[in-house]
Amino acid sequence: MTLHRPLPPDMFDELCPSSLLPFRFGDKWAALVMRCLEDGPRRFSELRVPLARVTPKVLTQSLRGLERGGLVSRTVHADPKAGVEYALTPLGRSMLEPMNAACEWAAEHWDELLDARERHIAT
Amino acid sequence: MTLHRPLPPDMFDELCPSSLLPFRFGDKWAALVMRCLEDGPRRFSELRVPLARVTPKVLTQSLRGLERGGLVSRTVHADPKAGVEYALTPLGRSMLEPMNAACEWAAEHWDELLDARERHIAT
DNA sequence: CCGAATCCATAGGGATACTG
DNA sequence: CAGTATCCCTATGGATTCGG
Repeated sequence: MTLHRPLPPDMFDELCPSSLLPFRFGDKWAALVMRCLEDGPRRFSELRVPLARVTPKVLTQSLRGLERGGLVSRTVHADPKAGVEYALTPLGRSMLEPMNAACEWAAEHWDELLDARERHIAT
Repeated sequence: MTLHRPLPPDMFDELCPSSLLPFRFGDKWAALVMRCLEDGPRRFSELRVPLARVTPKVLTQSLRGLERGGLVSRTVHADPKAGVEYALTPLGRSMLEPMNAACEWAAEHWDELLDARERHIAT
């Protein structure tokens, strides 16, 4: 079998770590975190508000992962009062575009997605 | 903090199972499977060729997951010769669009992604 | 305020071998 | 051909507690 266009370098290749795959943006919360940073830099405690369901440890994990991936930057301010600021990098910001497209797709088909799931639970 | 547009119904809500999130398309191999079905229905053994790294058990798992999600259909033909065919549902097909957009994004920024990762390993 | 350290539970993926 | 059946094992997420 052949695919029209090759995937990134080669998604079928072992070398492609699945964590870099465009549709597996990091961990469980990564996408949500990204969206919370959409409007500008945020401090840790600010992120904890909308992400109340995420424990600090897990949130840190997620942020570290995004940092490693070059999608988020972490800056410790000299003034301790300023805290630590997380922000999207240009790369991270560029990722919002396809991500939001995916979001909109999901929003449009939300009921179909839920239907399909319910139906299979019933069966 | 507020987001301009609400996410799907409400991504921050507990009710939103993360498996339905647009950027976490099912399991590790789901996206690859979808792309393999892009050009038309395929049988199990046909899928195993490009997905040679995936064991049959895991491939089955992935297909079942996609089926539950309403993205892929599974049809057992009366004639045993025809085998079992997997195909994208209209819903599944509609998902290829945002997914491919994400793919293209990844392809464009592939080196940046790798760079960021390497840099952090070095450190 | 921003995490780190520890411990735990589970699920997901994988290897291997076997069946209708 | 199209899966099952086991068994294992690590990674991830989560609760809780502690530190700079």
